[in-house]
Amino acid sequence: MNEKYNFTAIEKKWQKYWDEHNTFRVGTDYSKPKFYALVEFPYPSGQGLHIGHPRPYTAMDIVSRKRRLEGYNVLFPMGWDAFGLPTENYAIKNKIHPAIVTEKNIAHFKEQLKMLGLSFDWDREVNTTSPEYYKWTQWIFLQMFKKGLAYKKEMAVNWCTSCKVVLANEEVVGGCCERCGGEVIRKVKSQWMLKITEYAQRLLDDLSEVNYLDKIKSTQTNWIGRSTGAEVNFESTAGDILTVYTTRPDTLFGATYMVIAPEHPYIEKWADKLENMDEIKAYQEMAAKKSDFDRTEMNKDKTGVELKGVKGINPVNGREIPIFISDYVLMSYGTGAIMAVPAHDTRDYDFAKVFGLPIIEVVKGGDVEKEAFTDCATGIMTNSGFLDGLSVEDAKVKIKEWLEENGKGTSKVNYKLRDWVFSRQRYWGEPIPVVYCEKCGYVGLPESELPLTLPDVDSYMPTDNGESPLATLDSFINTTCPHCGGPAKRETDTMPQWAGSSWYFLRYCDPDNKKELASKEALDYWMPVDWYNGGMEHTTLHLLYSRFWHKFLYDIGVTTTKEPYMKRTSHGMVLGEDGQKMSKSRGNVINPDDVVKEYGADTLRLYEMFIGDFEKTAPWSPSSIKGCKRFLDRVWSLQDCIIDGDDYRESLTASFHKTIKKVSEDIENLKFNTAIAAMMALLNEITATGKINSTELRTLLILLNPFAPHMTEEMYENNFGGILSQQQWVQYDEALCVENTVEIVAQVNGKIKAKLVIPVDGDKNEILEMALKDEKIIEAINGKNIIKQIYVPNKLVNFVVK
RNA sequence: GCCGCUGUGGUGGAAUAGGCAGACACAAGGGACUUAAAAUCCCUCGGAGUAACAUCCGUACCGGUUCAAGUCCGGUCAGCGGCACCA
Repeated sequence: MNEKYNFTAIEKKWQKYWDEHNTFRVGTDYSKPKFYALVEFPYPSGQGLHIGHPRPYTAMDIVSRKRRLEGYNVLFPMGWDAFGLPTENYAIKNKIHPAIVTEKNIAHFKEQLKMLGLSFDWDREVNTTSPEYYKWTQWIFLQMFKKGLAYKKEMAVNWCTSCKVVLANEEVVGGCCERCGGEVIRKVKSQWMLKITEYAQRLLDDLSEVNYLDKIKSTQTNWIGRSTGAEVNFESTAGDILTVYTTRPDTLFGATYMVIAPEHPYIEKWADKLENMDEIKAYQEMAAKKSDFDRTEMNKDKTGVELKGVKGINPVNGREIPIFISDYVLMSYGTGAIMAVPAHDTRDYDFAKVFGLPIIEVVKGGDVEKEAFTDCATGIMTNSGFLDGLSVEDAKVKIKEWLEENGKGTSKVNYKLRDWVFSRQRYWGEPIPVVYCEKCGYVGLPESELPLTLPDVDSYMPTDNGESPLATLDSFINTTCPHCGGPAKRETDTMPQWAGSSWYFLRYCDPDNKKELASKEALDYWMPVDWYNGGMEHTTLHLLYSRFWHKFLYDIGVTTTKEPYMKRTSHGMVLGEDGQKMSKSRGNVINPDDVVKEYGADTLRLYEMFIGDFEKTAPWSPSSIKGCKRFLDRVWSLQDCIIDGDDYRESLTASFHKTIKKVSEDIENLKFNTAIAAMMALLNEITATGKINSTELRTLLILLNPFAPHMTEEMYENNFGGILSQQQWVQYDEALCVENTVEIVAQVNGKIKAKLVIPVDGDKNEILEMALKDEKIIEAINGKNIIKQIYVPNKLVNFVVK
């Protein structure tokens, strides 16, 4: 009789063993096939590990452990995305250096992760806040600066009144700060920008070369927001050209007025011709005060002011049409000016109704008396001169030809994607390695001066005027220009949290390299990442930003693959028992430490995988986890039932082969829940016989090892000797997956009447004959005519009778 | 408004490429063991119906294709996620 399953002792023993023997240290044998499994590295918050963290980590740990058993050289690393606001806020509140807070948090996180038995190679740990790491983050920035991809721009930015910090567009949610929920207003500041727009088309095109989930590809596509259309030049009565962007050049004959953004430079240019400048100024001021959120909130009530004194001229018919300013036109997209076709655009329609402007139908098919007709698929052109009678698609082609022949416009592609606002007025981030010299302008630091380390400051608090705390430190600011040697001032803004995570997967390949961000040899061998799993919340920005940086590094010859990740999947969140997001205020938080203490890490791992469809959110259930513990207990007690020898009981060969197949395939398809269910079903079959032999036990242990590594190692050692992590994954034989006989259903008119046990792949006619001898079938047919006989091999027979 | 996804027992969820709906668990109820409890083991467990069978109904709703629909097609409703005055 074996001892009771003492998970606490067993887990401690094996974690110590793996640690001491470096079981999961990545080999440098580059002749072996490689597999690079990546999970998103966490932000080491003060709260410690959340119960949601182990879900993706365990999933990729399972894949990694399986790959190792299959003979791959597996890179499965972990690190810390440690710059960020919560740490800084904690530092401000408690007057402790953020680096110390970070160190403490990392130690806690690491301890918790080790407790879960994850097979990370801890020798390759990276930390975005260590100077050895951010040296290379700064280096990449410098290369972008050299290539003109990093530039400074005066612009209206989103300003969180509570955090006192500039936010990227994407950090503003519903007009509020994504982090603190504070009010966001617009403020003009000079910002570092990264020209991601230059990569828009490639970021879109290369999605066809990677294996991302469709929904992830679609969010990327959505965010890039490519549209095709034309720029059309309208002459104005002021004697110049006003260029608009439109996706519907086919409707040009229906353009009855124009609208420009309130910030459009032509207002200044036309100032002496405009008769109602006071009114215009007032509107501009009002629009400037509104945040982007307010502007979009107002979208039902169109407002605007006509520019009196200047008119536009429609290039196709020479008609003079009025020009308005309105905040429904954005300066940041297209040319900041539009031609308005109220009959075929809902926004223009609404505006035209408010201002009583003419609505001319140019596409037949709708009722423009009632609403704008925007369907391009079915309409036929009308009131459009040489376009009349054409389909919308044909008209688009023809008008573009006309515009180009007559010098009135060109085909044009636009993207919703904007350049990336890259500077933050915060302390706890990578310093931007640039100085400002009165003579030379902005000058990048020489690479020999990297890393530019964060200096100590007295206060980490951002200043009220919106400058970083570094701006108060004269010894940091005042320096000399690397170019001319004259006096210069350092940039005091720091990089956003996205920076360090945009290339961390490269550093894992060669984390201690002092000369390069990673050696060519290591990158060539390990990249691209074979499988990257992370949260849905990072499938737009982090994914886009890191793909952008990677493409840039590809362009300058650092990496040799166009895309960083071959495969990207995502996991669902773990919710509280009540189906709500876990939060302290709701009191539904589950602490992984408590779960490990009560049930053990193997049970926690198993339950996190069994909880439901990996890609969907799932509520934590304190009672369901018991089922997983019971399963492990029962596997443990199999050790008491080992009986070797021939013919000791009916063979379970087919069941074992089927289970090997199922588990092997399900792991590859993120279907961990059904893989576990299959093992549970197999266990039920085994325990029903009360016996197991050594070979079967060994197979089961190997199958279960990626899920419950501690217990299976212990059982392997007890019963077979040696280390399970060094064995080989089990193989199945397709031919042995099938039983000799199979039960099929016999239907009459699609209703099940009987069940038959037949030989697998039996002869069709014999089986039909067999079915026709069945009493229930005879009764159901009851002398009627059989019109049709259907036989689906190993599934069913069906008699259609009349 | 646009794009994408989802809707299955009391619960979490299964169901290859149209072929036995509810695998595997949880909860619940009953029983065994126990002085008792915990643990463990056995039985029942979609609804109606029956002493038990039989039989009928059942995968959000309405309709269609098919010998056969949770699965395919058309429409409706509900929920989730993303984007949102992007011309």
